[in-house]
Amino acid sequence: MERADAARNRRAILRATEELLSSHELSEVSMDRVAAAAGVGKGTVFHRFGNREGLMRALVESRIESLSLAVASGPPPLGPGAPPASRLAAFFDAVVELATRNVKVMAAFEQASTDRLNSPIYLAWHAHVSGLIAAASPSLDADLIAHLLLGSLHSDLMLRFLKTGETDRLATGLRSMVTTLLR
Amino acid sequence: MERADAARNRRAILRATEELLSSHELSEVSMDRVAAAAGVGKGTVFHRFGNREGLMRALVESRIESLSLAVASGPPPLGPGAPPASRLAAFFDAVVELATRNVKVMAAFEQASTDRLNSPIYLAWHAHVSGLIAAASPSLDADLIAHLLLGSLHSDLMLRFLKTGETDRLATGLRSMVTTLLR
DNA sequence: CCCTAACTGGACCGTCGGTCAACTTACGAT
DNA sequence: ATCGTAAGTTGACCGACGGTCCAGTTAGGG
Repeated sequence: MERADAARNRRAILRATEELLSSHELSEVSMDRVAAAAGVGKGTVFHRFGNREGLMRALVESRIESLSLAVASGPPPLGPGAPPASRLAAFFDAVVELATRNVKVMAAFEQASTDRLNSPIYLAWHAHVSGLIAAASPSLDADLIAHLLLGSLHSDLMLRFLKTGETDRLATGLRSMVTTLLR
Repeated sequence: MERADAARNRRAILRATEELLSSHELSEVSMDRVAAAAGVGKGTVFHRFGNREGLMRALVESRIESLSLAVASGPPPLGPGAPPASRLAAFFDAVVELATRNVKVMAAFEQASTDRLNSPIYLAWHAHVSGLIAAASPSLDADLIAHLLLGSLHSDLMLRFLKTGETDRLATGLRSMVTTLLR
């Protein structure tokens, strides 16, 4: 079990990291600064999260939790029940929306990650997308296409379109790409 | 003008970097090690290439030179003359082939790059792809789709398929994706 | 109340990319 | 041939980074 003070520090660290990421350049958010901003020692941060990647992963996981739930057991078209093609379109809409609202966090995780492609989050998303593609049009190389589509969600592209305020252009473009591929 | 000894060192540094990248993990190829392997002082490396990004960019540029030429003035379908859709397919084939043969170099450049999307190489490729898409099917958002397609070329995906020896699966999948989108 | 396992903090470590001032050298002008 | 100088070279040095470690503190079940 995690002690009460430990849990309190965990929350403080996550909150401080979010705050720093939203108000500073990514390169300025070092582990030292996170610790200082959270009001704890540096050792505590590493004791809780292992390393930079662990901290950023925990942050991302806290941000995508509701999406994971909605996909696994929420109402259609995001959740089970709708036809695969609709679920896929809804999923990409949701991911783009979520990613644009949390670009800095996603970027921080990407940068700190040693192998993105094996992170639990990427694995889950890929399994979901790949499964839906296979169900929608079995003749396609679902596994590969899932990778290619997810490649479009890299944080630098997100940042680009976020800065110019064209995030819905990205969303509709990706959506139409998905539906075209499945037809 | 660049002095003769300076030119010799430039070549030695590029050659040493290639060699280190091909035989070691990316994280093990530091600027110090590059300098040592090239038999020059660390200061010389920075004097020639400015910083890590400059070194890696120079390396990438030397590797893609022939492709750039072939695209600009070589024979169809890569060069001018063929219909846009064919040129696009040929271009992605060529890029995948080139990228798989130089994954480590591409990865090193990506990692060292501050903003990939504004690097001369990405800009050139995007302009080319975007132009061809616009010519092939004017109703599409060519600029955006070019970004999405180029997003598939990230080095981590390349590495994944290279390690399992399935690079042609990647090539054919990307090719069919491109032709489907243009139809 | 007390024992101990869990937690904490920050000095410390090796390494990194990058700088700089003192020194050396190539080479065109004379 | 010689020489002045612009260009090139070098490695000690710098601040910052991610990560470790252990002596000291504390929560909380028995």
